[in-house]
Amino acid sequence: MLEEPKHEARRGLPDLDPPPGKVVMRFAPNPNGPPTLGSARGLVVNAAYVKKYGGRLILRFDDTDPGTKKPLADAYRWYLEDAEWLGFKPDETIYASDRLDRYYEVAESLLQKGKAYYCTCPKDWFKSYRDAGQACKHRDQTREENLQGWKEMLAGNVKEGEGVLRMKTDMNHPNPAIRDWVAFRVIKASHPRVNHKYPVWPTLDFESAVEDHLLGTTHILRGKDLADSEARQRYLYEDLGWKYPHTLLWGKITVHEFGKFSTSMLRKEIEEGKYVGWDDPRLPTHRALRRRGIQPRAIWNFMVQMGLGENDVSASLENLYAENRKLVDPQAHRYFFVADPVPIEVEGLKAKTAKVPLHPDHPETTRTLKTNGTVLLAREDWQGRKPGDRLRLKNLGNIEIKSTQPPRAAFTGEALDKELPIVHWLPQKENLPLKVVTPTGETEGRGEKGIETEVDKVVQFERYGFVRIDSAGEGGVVVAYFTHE
RNA sequence: GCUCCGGUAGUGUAGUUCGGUCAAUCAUUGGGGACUCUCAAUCCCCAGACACGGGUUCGAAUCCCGUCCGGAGCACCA
Repeated sequence: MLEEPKHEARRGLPDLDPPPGKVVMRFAPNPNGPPTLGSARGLVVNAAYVKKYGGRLILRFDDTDPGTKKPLADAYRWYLEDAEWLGFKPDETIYASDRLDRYYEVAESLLQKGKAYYCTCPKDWFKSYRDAGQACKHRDQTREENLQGWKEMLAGNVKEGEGVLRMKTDMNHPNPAIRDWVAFRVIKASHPRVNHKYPVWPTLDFESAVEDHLLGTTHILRGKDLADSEARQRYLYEDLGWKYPHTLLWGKITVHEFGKFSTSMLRKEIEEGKYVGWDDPRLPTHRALRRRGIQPRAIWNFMVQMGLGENDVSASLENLYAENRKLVDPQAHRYFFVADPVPIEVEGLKAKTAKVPLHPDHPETTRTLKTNGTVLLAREDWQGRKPGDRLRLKNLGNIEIKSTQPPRAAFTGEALDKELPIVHWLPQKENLPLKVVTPTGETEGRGEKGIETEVDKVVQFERYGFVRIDSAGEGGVVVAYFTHE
């Protein structure tokens, strides 16, 4: 008799409720810096739902503030590339900065309906009205006055900070964040895509609200920090008779190893030269992770595992590494890398050829190592040994240490003795200079010949860890980026 | 201060909608063992959690109240 499993644990992401037919979802970053692990969540979760239910997937650049959140020309491309890398294949890519005219139209119809107004209150002043739940004098202006102000804004006659278009919501709303929020403001800074063409830009709440409707978005996935947006935007939807999409929120994600970071902070530090670039292995950017040999599928699995909770999560990269190891271990070729090598003269070790499997699961495919009398051992493996100690040189034979001062040993035979500690090694003659770059520094050493053919592949340095071979050639040095153990 | 969220093992989760089948799932991590010419992988075993207090109930992780803790918003940022 078969035992029924007691619990059927749900796998992956929760079902959408109510169960939709086809969905339309979007990921909407502001390209003001490189995509990071944080963006990956949005990319993956949206893509995963569209994959599950079918429908349309949209990548939308919410690049509506050339002032304080100035978009970075390169970042558009980075998002496009990284989205695809992660498996987010957009059916459509939208640039908010291309669509200002549409937003202006909506603004105008709101103005016509008396649902928005032109306000010239200084922002501190307005804040005190808002906190007190009172309307400022502009709220009751006539339609003509509002339209006139709006026209002045568009004509470029209003200075930054001297006039905005406000949504008319409810000055007594219990949540002050909802009261008469700003829909458009004057920003004269140049925009990387449209330069100085537009003096008036919508706020995220406005732009995003309009786009979600225009694009037919069925489900919005957003961070908890944008939780109030729905309440704000619903006023606009009601004014225009639109139907608000379903929303799902997720909490803040912090990764232990990276701590708190923001795109703008990263961007600043990269520009300051604190990091070598946006793919510096210390950074939480996709490009850095990719360079380190993290597979996109590992990030995908990591994010799906995390689910969609509204509680804040503090994840460990260990979990990402575990996912990546599952992907990489079955196919990564094995090589010997000797960090900080010590040459050991081995008496009685004639010219020998060791055949070593490229992968333990496929012993038929081998690489070869040719020895002369001297082998290289990692300092870590050599240190602390005494004369008389015996070691197994993996896939080659056994040695007995004769002296540590001049490092010397004697070859004692090929027969495998399982009692001996196994170490990896390299022939002194045939090897390559090699450098491993890790998030905490660089390790120099020598690597097996053949590694130079694995550029861009993830390999495992036996008893050391997985690395991605970054480059080979220039200066004869092979550069590897450490992935994880 | 005001308005919202949320708190299940070290970490991430399942279960909470419709209380019992939960002496609480899965993964990761840690410990032990097997296997292995890698400190990888694989296999087996073990460890570890319902924030706290009260209430409702025959019965509460699940419902109610309170407390504590954490987070977010209250920008002419996204």
